[in-house]
Amino acid sequence: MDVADVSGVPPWFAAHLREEGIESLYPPQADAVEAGVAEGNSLVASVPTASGKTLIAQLGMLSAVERGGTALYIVPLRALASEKREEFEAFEPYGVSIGVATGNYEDTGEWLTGKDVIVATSEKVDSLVRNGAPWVDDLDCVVSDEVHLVDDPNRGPTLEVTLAKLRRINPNLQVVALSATVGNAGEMAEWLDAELVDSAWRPIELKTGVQYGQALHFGDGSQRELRVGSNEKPTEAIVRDTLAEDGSTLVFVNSRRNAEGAAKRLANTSCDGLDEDERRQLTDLAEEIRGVSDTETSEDLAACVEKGAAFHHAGCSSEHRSIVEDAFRDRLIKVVSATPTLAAGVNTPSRRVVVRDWRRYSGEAGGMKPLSVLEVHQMMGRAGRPGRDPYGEALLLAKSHDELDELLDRYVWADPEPVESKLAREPSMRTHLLATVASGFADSRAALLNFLDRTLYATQYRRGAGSDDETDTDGRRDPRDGAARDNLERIVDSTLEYLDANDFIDRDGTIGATNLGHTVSRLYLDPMSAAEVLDGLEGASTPTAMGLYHLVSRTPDMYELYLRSGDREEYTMVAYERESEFLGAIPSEFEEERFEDWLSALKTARMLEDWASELDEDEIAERYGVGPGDIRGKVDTAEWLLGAAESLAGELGLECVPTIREARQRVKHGVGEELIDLAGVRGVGRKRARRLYDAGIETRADLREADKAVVLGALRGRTKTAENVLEAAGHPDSGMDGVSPDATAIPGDGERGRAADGTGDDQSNLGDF
DNA sequence: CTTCCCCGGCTATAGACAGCATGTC
DNA sequence: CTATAGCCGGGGAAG
Repeated sequence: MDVADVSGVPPWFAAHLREEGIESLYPPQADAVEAGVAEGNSLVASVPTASGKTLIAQLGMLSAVERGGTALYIVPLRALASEKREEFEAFEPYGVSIGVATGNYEDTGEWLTGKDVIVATSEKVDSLVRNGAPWVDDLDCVVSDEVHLVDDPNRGPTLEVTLAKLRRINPNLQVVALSATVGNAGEMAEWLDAELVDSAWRPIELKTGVQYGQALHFGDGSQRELRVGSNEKPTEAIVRDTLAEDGSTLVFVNSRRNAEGAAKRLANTSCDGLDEDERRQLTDLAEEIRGVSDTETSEDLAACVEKGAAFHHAGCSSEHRSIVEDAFRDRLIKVVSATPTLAAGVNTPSRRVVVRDWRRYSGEAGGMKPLSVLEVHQMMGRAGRPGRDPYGEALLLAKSHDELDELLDRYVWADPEPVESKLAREPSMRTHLLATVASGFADSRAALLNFLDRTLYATQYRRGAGSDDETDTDGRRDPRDGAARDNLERIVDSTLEYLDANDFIDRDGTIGATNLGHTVSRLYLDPMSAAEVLDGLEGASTPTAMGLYHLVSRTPDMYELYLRSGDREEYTMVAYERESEFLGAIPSEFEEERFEDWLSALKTARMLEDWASELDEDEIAERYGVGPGDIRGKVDTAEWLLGAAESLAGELGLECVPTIREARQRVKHGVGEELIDLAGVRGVGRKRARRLYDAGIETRADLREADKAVVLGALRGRTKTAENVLEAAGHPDSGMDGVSPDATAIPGDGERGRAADGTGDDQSNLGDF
């Protein structure tokens, strides 16, 4: 089908696509048009990665815009939000305005009003619905990207409920759900009252297979030889082999340590074929990586990158990750070993993909658990760069003949599992029932159950226990589906009980949220977190920072640090030493599990305390065995939760509000109490604030009236920086012409860390990304 | 006596959204 | 219930 033959989309669209080199639609795209995406019909597109899903979404969104409507594009990750924004900004010259909403990224609800296309994470959309953002009532088209993630136990229910709410608010809403190939696309379509495009078609052929010994066994029955040297690991042989064809390799492994280890080893393979120019660029890149952070992780990554390899996992900072992603996409980096971060994240196609580990440790299962077919297919789907490679290759590795057969059966020839709603679980019910009541979607038990009827869970229980003929789509419940529905009702009842007991809802006659409940819902807190915080704050007039850090760290909204061997003893001691600081009782040591959790929270809290005591990033990383990305993540979450705690305390008129605020400021900037004022100045972070303070400039007011020579000295002679800082502080004359640094103000360089090397990056960049 | 290598035993284990109010080098 | 890589220390063989 030719792009010009699509009716409903703006007239410029076909020409625009042609400029991009797109003449005709891919088969699944043509199917989507047949199904009426461009005419406002809802659609579930279950197609492989890189087979043109985005264009299907654009057909829906732009035709909605053409009809004078607005569209919302829901993504699962912040990083994808910016990727999509960049893609859609290509439409701005044609008068289509784009807005983005994620937790950290610009834009208030108001600001988005009037945008034609809005990109947001599912949680942000949920939050905006809860807060009554005006444009939410006025949507014509919603795209849900990676909709198979409704299967995720933590975040899936949010997506499910959010889609249900949006459809309820906008009865004629067009839903375009983009999914990986899953086992039950039809069921998803049934849930969303949508047409279905279910296709395995790919623009680039994907050959999947298993390496065993000296051979690659492909799923189509073909074989190829792979020479594996005697001292060589299979992954190295594959990377070498791919490199010989000038291709890149993406290796998926099951732990961070393995990712780093593999990258280190593979660097010796990847550095072989580098030319002069590449070496130079890689050296620059390595320098850039070292500039991001001063940690061991950062140094290790830089060392790999110099040789054309890299690792990628959540312990890397977001800057590290995007540097690696970009350089890999530009084919400068030849091989990346990654944890699943890269499978679901931004687009990083590769000539070859190796799924090295197909089992992953799981605490709950008590051992190694095989990855799901869907997950492995998602990883393998990264193989083949559109427009670059004739085909992509994805390989699993077998160590025995039996394993070869097993892998072919289990993954290569297998269909992905069906996606299954995880809505009927306590933690998500807690959050979503409160939000549903608080934002007025339901005011009774019956209304809640009625609302939940719009979810995938309802579709599945309705069908699940029912007859197999799948014709029961008229909404009437099959009497035989009792078990699942009873289960749902039971969870709804116990959750309402919980919310009532904690004073978040009122059940006199109708069900409504209390003021407290409204606040909790608005703050986007798990009600259990709110209850924990309120409980801890009660009666604590002047809690210590540690007390507050621990309080928010033991909340279910904080992902705790892992206790390693030896930690148990160490933190048990800390617990007794600082007993008086903790808010609420310390669980008994005999309550194994609770005590363990409490200690993990203590470890997290102590990391936050170290951060807020200006301990260097590299020392924190070493002391807690984490990477810069983890530090950043914990600090971020703590800042959010302390903000929420502050709001809750304010709501109840508690006197500890200023104490919480101070703790939050300290975590936010990573500074001691005395630096909070200075660190609030734009351009001044934890490092500079300390230097200025040591030079005698202790407050923002001091800075405003400071001797320029002293400021320049404290900022180690960086003229431009000093000017910016003075200007931000409101100094009457920030010009540094002719000023020379005051020698007594120059900070002693006796501290640890790399010497100033002229890159000027002496701030721990917390404000980024 | 020192150095190197191999082996057994032990340890540790993926990811990442959100409030609010403005801005890092 | 399940695995595996990296690291450490001990012991044996080689130098």
